[in-house]
Amino acid sequence: MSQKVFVSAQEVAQKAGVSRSAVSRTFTAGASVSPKTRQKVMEAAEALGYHVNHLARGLMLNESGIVCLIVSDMGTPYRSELLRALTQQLQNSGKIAMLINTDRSDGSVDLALKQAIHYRADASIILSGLPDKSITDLCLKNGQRLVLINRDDDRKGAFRINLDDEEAAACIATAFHRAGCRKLAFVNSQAGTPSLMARERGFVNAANALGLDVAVVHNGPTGYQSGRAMAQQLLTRPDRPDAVFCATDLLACGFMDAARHQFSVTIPDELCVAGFDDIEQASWSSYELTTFSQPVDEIARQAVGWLEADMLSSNQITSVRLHADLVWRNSIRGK
Amino acid sequence: MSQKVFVSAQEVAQKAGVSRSAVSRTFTAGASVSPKTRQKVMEAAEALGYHVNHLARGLMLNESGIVCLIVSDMGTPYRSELLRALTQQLQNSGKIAMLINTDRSDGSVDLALKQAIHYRADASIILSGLPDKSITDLCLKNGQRLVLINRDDDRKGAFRINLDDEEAAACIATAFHRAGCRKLAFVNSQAGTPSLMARERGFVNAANALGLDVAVVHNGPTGYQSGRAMAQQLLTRPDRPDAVFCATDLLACGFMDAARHQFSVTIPDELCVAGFDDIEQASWSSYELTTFSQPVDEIARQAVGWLEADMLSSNQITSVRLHADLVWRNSIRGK
DNA sequence: TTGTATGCGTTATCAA
DNA sequence: TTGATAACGCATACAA
Repeated sequence: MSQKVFVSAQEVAQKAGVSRSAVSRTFTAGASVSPKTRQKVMEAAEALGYHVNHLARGLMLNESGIVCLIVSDMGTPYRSELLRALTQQLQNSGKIAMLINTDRSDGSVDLALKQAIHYRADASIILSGLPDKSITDLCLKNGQRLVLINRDDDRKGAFRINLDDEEAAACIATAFHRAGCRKLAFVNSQAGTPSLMARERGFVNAANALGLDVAVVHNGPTGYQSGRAMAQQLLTRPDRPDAVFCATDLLACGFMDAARHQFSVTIPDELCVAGFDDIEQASWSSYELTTFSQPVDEIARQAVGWLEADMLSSNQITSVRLHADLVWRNSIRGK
Repeated sequence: MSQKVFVSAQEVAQKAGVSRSAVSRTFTAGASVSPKTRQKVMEAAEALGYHVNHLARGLMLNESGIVCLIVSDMGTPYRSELLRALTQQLQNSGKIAMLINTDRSDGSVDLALKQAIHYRADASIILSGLPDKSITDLCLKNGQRLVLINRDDDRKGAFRINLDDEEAAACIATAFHRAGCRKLAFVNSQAGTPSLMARERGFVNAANALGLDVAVVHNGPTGYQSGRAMAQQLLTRPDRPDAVFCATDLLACGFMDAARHQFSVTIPDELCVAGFDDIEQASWSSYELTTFSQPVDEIARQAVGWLEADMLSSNQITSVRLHADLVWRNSIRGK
């Protein structure tokens, strides 16, 4: 009984006593319809519960209005915030988001992109992982636009949005130095993504330039537990660090919790800590973490802005570099 | 140049030297194709980079494979976790998630459901808000299936997934009582959603049955800051509560932080606290919050399980009630 | 098993 | 401004 029986433009046309082209025109912006027919159509549509079939429209226009969001770890604070900003912006510009969850397994992102092709998405925005070149080429060949966020890879034809990770990281090194810290450490996961590695590079280089050594540790996935584990690793050493830069806030939260509750270290008096992302928890009074804010709304704006832009004029610009603001709180001495 | 030019089944057929129905059959499960033609088709498809157009297929089959996820506050820990579980389950069963972000504005959910109709989604899963009856009726009439999570409304024809909020809340009241607490409080937002109100009701009733009064406060949205604000409200009173049940973990985190850092209250010695949702932060050692876990994976399993079920047999079952497990940590004395 | 023909709900083109 | 007609890419009933 309640099998899918959507009402079609044909039926609306019949009820309104017009041709189905008239119905179509009524629902396409900027088409010429007389006010009288428009009203007749609208009334009939309303009565019948008619809604344009975007699947069929996409078939005709060669433009589905669908944008694929490809992401892993979407339950994570930073990722979910970015997702929120993106879907919001997409909706604002009349597009709709398709969400594809990837895991760390090989080819997971490639599979996701194939789904994007299946549904003839106008574009794909990749927040995690890096697809194989063959598949991105396929996307581009098919006219699907590609946005890479914090992927820092030189995929030809794709639009890349990155942060000034290295510069930001360098800035923290000097802040630690100014606070009188001399035994620095960098806490990173084993993910090895471009942006995480850039932060590591920037921090280590800047510290070295200041004549300071950095103990670098890598452990597990990019999460709270890994941060705890690395605190254990670093704080049981004879030469404890007096300043730690964590590659993300989640790592930093774990590190701080272990430092305080397991090693009774006071922050920032005995230990300075900094993070990256400015997730909500960083501002909670249990952490008051000094960190760098990812401009998620600006990232989203840039991404869908590029999608809206004309292919021809946008051919020029292929990447943008956004600034991560330092959010000074209370996990580093001085200021 | 790189306008959208996807390769069609027609072209594959040509290259493979077969009819285009042969191509179609090759890509539809359970169609009869000889191994020889199948291989010819596959090779041609591979060479040309052919991918079935799900838009067109959806048009034919009257089944798009699209499921709409309608949600607000998706940056929030509990919501993003639920979203993760749902998209994962959907992918596992060969469907794809469309994400629609709603805000608190009136008709926001209705608009989202209209989008779902536009794209001929097979189903919509509503995590936030409650749409107008007229629009849900429209969805159902069109054969679109509807799942309501924690909405506790008796929409005819929709599948409802709820928790035993009241029973859980009651359980906390007795735990407080057993811990020797006598001045109870309930901390809630002003959202007034069914599940939040059920927790309030269950807690107050159970407390009353134990001969205890409950100070109930409502403040702002369901977030960290509101929790802080209500701590200020309750802890400046002359008759401070010695036990607080917060309607969600986010509220609880805010409450605990303010209690500790602003009022120097020790938890659980001077004040017992409980929450609801078991977000990741609840397990962090800054909180060690005793709370109820939302079985997000089970919720997701139930939701897409119902979507996969046969219309006829599933007609019977219209709702399911899941149990929220108590996760005992360290914010309530004793045990 | 294979190919032919038809229809799904649109929009664009064109003639009126 | 309007209506008829031709695509769009696909799946299927039917005949071979």
